[in-house]
Order: sequence, then C-alpha cells, then structure tokens
Amino acid sequence: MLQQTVVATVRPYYAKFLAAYPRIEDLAAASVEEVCGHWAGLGYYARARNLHKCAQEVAALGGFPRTIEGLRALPGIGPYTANAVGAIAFGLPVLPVDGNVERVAARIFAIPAPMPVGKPEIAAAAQAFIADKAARKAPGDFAQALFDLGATICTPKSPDCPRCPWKAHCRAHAQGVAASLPARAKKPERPRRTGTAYVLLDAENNVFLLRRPPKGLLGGMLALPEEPPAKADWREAGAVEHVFTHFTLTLSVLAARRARLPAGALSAPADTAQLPSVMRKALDAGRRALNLESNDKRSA
DNA sequence: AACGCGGGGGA
DNA sequence: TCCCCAGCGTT
Repeated sequence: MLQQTVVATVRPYYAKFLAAYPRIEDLAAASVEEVCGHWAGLGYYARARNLHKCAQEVAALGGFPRTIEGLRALPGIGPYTANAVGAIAFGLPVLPVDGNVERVAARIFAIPAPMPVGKPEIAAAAQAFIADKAARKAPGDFAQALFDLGATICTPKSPDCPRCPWKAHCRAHAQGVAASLPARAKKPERPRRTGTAYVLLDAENNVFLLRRPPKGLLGGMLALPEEPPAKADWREAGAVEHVFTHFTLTLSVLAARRARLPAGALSAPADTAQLPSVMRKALDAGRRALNLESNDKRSA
C-alpha cells in the first residue's frame, strides 16, 4: 500500500484490510473482486491484484522467502519492496531506496544528475550508507530512520539543515544547495482527455455498474459504463474532472432513471463504496442531477 | 529505457 | 497550481 502512497492516506485502508484479511491465507482465499473492493479509492489498482496473487504464492510456499532473490520473484515485489521486507522483516543487510533515501543520498553526496535519469547513480551512492557497521547491525531500523530523516528534516522543499544529525557530512549543505537537490527534469504538460459516463438508477437507487478488464486504467475495478447500458431518457448531468498521473480526464455525465436495471447488472447501493474516486465523482454528479429533477417535480 | 498507472495533502 | 509520495510491471 505504501508504494507511491503517503502513510496518512494508507493508514485507514491498512486497518480495514487487516481486519478483513488477518492472515495471508485469508487474503489468498478471497476473490480478487473483493480485494479490489477493499482497495477502492487507494489507486494503483495493480497493487491490489499483485498483492492478492502474492498472498496465494506465499500461502502455497508455506511462508515468505527469506532471500532478496526469493522475495523479488513474488508478484508486486520489486527492488524497493524486496529490500524493505528483507531489511525490516528478516534483518538482511540491504537498504531499500525510496524517495526519501534518494533525496538524502543526492544531498549528502551532492549528486547533480537530474531525476529520473540520475536515479541509478543516486541509488548506487546510497548503498554506501549500509557499509556502516551500525547500519548493518540493524538494517531495518536504519532504513526506517533514514525514511524518517527524509520525511521530517531532509524534506523536498525546505530542508531543516540546522536540525540535521548529518549536516557536518552533507556536501550539498556545505555548498548551500541542499534545497535544490535532487534536481528534476521539467515535466511535460499533462495531456487532457475526455470521456462519457452513464449513470442509470432504478427505483431503489441501485446503479448500473460493470467490471473493467483486468489490465489498463482502473483495471479490475467496478465502473460506470462508457456506453449507454439501456434505452432511457438520458439527461445531461454536467461534467466532472479527475487528475490521473499522466492525463487530466473530463468526464461528461449522462443520467437516467428506469423502473429496473437491465438483467445481469452488477449493482447495489453498497457497491458504491467499492468505486474508484473518479467513478464516485461521476456517480455523485448523476445522482445530483436526478434528485434535482425529482425535487423540481415535487415543488412544481 | 520508456511508459502506464491514482489519489490526496501540503507548499 | 505544482509537487511528490515506503514503486512495479510491461513493452
């Protein structure tokens, strides 16, 4: 969950997830659809599918591999997570290099290479940290201390160098350039895309939903249809905007009500808690439009 | 090596 | 508005 996601965002999901799946075997036995439901709103949904598959492999193995290579072979476990689990869970003398460690290393060694091109160089330099004897003695504690240093003192914008325990060893600080490292290449403008979402409600406010294909955008998640799911009196319900990593999406929402949903519809009111954020925005817009309409009729 | 993939909070 | 977060898998 913490891959590319801040602790404060993860915390409530983590609590609910562990309550639902206290043991690896519980997660392994669950359906991938249910797991994706618990993940809704957290983003990067491939993580949910990979974690589920990972649990199944670990359950089949009878436990976690205890080597970096073994961990690395599991679904969703890349170089960072393999080292994090290796160091924190098993005490292996490795250093997981996340954004915090990257930033600290770029500053300590005053590495000017811009991200993301400079990532390998910075990661390689960071390995020097665990040459230290104390670091090798408690690799997990060391890694987490480094995360905390990056999160609280060696921060991206305004590092609090006077409070830094490593200021005497920091070349960027000595050169007065800490705040500007690591350098970043200018990002290209985020493209815009448009689409349509259809909100079809029945008399009990059940919503017509479908499940997206397992790969690609919002893969495996519940979603509103992009095509009208039935003949109905479709009304404009405005547009919602949602920012993804690589593009900004403007979704035109069309809404309608029918006595009942088409056969085979996936929906129930409870399912809306399992919707990705962009779909929840669109659904809210559709519901607002339909409710306003009924209010108008009442007042008229 | 480059790219696709969410969402939210803080500056 | 922009930045950036305990990154990974596919191509």
